[in-house]
Amino acid sequence: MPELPKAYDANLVESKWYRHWEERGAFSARPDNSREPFTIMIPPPNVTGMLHMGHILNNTLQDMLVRRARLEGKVALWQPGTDHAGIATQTKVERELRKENLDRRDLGRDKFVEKVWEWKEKHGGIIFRQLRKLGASCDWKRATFTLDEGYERAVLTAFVKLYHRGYIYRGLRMCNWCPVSQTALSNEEVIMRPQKGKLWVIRYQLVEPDRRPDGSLRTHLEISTTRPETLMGDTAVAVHPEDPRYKHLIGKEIYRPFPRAEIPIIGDRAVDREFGTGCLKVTPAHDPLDFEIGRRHGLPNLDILNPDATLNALAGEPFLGLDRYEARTVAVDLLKDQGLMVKEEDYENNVGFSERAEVAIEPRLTEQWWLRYPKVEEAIEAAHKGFVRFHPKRWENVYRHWLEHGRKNQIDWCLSRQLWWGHRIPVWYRKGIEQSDLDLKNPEHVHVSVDGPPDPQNWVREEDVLDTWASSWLWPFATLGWPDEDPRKRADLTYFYPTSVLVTGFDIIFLWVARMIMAGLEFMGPEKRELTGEDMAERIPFRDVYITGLIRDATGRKMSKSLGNSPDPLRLIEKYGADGLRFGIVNIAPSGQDILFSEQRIEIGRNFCNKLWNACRFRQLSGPFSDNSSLRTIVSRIHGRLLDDYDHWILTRLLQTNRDLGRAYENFQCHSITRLLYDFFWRDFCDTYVEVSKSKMGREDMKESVLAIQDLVIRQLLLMAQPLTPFITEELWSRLGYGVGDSLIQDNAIESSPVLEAALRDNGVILDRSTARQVDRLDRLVKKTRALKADYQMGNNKNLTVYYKAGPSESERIESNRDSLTRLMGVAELIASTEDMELPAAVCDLATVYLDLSSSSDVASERRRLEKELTKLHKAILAGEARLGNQDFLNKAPPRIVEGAKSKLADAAAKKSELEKILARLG
RNA sequence: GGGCGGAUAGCUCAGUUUGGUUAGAGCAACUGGUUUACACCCAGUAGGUCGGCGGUUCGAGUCCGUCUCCGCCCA
Repeated sequence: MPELPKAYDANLVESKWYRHWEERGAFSARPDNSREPFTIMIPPPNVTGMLHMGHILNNTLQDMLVRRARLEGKVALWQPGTDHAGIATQTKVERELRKENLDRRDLGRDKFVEKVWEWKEKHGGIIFRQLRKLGASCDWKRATFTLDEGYERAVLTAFVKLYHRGYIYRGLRMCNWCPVSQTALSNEEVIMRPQKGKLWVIRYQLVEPDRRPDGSLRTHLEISTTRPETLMGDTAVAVHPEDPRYKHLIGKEIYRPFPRAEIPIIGDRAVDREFGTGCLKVTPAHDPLDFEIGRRHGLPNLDILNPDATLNALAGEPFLGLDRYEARTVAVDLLKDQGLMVKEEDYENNVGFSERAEVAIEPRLTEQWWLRYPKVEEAIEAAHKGFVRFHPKRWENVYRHWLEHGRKNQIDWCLSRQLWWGHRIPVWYRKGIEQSDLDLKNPEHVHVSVDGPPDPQNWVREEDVLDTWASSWLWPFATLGWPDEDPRKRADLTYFYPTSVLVTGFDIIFLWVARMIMAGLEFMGPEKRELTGEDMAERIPFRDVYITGLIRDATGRKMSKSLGNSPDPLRLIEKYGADGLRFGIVNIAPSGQDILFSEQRIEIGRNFCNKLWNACRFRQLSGPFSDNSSLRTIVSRIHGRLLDDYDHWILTRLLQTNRDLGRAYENFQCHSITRLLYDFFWRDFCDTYVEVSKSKMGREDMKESVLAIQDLVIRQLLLMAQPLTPFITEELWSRLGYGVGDSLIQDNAIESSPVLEAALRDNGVILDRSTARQVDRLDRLVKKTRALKADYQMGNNKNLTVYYKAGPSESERIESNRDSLTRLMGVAELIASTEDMELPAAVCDLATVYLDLSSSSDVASERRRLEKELTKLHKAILAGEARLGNQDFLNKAPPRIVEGAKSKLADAAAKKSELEKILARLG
């Protein structure tokens, strides 16, 4: 076997193995009823998207879970795919067209869609290549695109079913209109941002002046507004029906300033009396609240805006053709000219923005297709009863609140988008019928089906497409072949559904997670109005939802292209290795909280890999490998009777870590996974056990056992670390001979701790945990001695002699570990002494150690050092005495704790008197 | 206005479920270092009234109440 190079070269190893895995079909998942399935659906990235840091975190976690499942012997499917990202992709292609001075309308629908497909073929799938670099073990042959033929069928089928089940309707409603993309958006795609604006108070003239109680005349009403540019669309002024200032005016008329017209004064409870002057101008076509008021009072909807948010003819001169913000300035000036402006003050309010186009959305009255969400109650219950579990659990509240709020306020989902790139809504209108005369309930007028009407020449298909989320909410089952009845496809769905875990960010709990749950409950079984618990358990799309935080830069800002604070993941992979980046990112990811990213913080991952590499390299240099091909062959080389305390200790720690790691996976405590691995591997194995091995390997009788224990520990370590760092572990697994033939690490089942312990026991190695516990005491002795040396600037001197004074059983313990101790302490000799010695000393529970310095020591500094120690001890003794002197403590605290306190106090007291003796001698 | 988080070493975070040693880690700092792997390393040092106040308890970073500040979500 060629010697391992001195430093680990991740790039070399990683590309080699990924190719090998793919050639072997290592990630393909086939139903096997004798084994448990484990399924993860990737949150589909945009088809033309690029890998960013969020993907790195998210996909590393998914890969970890999937690879761990493989090691646990499950049939693991990680389903990859992309979504068509309607607005984003269409916008990109339109931008390209604009460079050629073309508009999509110039091309026409079919030609344009063709262009987008070309774009998709060219730029799509880059992210798949990037994910491979990260090591993602997706079953690539199953990669799905939301516009694939089969998937499209699923989307249309869902629409048709929901339509016939009465959840979908078309209606003239207030929608969120993006003036740039010129399409409707759902509420979830609108982000509210506080904006610094103005609040204007303006005067509308009453048609008949009003006499106040004091006899004076009121000629105008004062109205507060943040949007004077919409006043041309006003069709009423509203006051609260119980507002004593205004209620007698209800039913009277008032003048809209321009275009000047008489409009009614109405009373409506929706008016907030406290806000501004308590008079509200009502613009039903341009404000959701006003629309509701208008509907209640039968007001006309006066739409003064064009789709691009410029003003139309109904706004009148001088507004025609102006942009909405220009119109605002003009309106304000005009009001001032007419003496109708009372005041103008700074005001901050929340304004909705389109998240894609970075532009303020416009509430706009349009015909859209809407969905009343199905199975809302059940979706709440499914989480409440634990059929779907959120991790961390608190995200369940966020999910529940959204569902409850939506239900209470009857918020429906606007499904239609005025785009060409997407799933065209499967609705046909009979030719020759005016839109206004359409009766949507009449099948003679409207046809809704997946395949369209049998006589297409008599129908016109709906122009709009569906919201992209209206395709991705079917992801967990549409990717598995739903609604295809083909038995082979059904087999996948039956076997892999419900999926196991969903890993995603909290920012799409509403957009995606909640909707997938509702979709699963609605579609994954026969149509049913009410579901039992059993139904829910079968229908939910995933059992666990692991919510990750958002990655921010080191100063807490969101990562964005415009800030340029987002590192290029591929460069990071090149620099730290995919394994290093994976380890690093998981290590800094607290559960469900935002993550402050800096390169420095992920160095630990690269370091971990290099250390792992070198630990294996050291093993290789220490002696030839025997048969490492199975747990049994390794264990058979360990001779139980030759094991010392450190051997028992490292094996005990291995079992403990293995068990804790399993628990961490079960409980989705992802960051404790790196901590457990790091602590065990670096601190326990490398810092202590490998060091100890160096001396033990000099003894021929022990050498075989020590090497075998190293082989055993490394083998288990590779299995434990493999889900997190798949490349380096695969390389080392193969190099150290753990695999048989060309088998992969994933072909082995990771042994549980009881299995490991049984294997050891069967070979005569009975782990003595009490012996292992003694290593903690030895460790304290080692630390004290090292510190003592360092205090005398001898930290790096290995030729010193150290004496120790200890009781009989302690001496025995020390003697039996003498070689290990001298190695760890970094001293030449460790000699027992029955006498107190006139040398620099340190006291700990196992022994007092003395440092043999040829030069005389500095009495003053020795005194300072010991006194510092004494002060600490004194404090501990006072605390201990106070505790044990408290009758209540003795009576009420559990005996275990009391005993612990007693022995601790005794310990401290012994140390103290020893120190005092030494100090007295110093004079 | 409603809801959810967070505040622990200079920085980033564990530890809080189930109260019990002298509260930990990584990074940064400082001292010293080519030893049978690893300077992407080793040894050591320093650094904390666990946000404030009050309560429960023999005992509180941990449980309860309250306040302050920061962040996010929904109106």
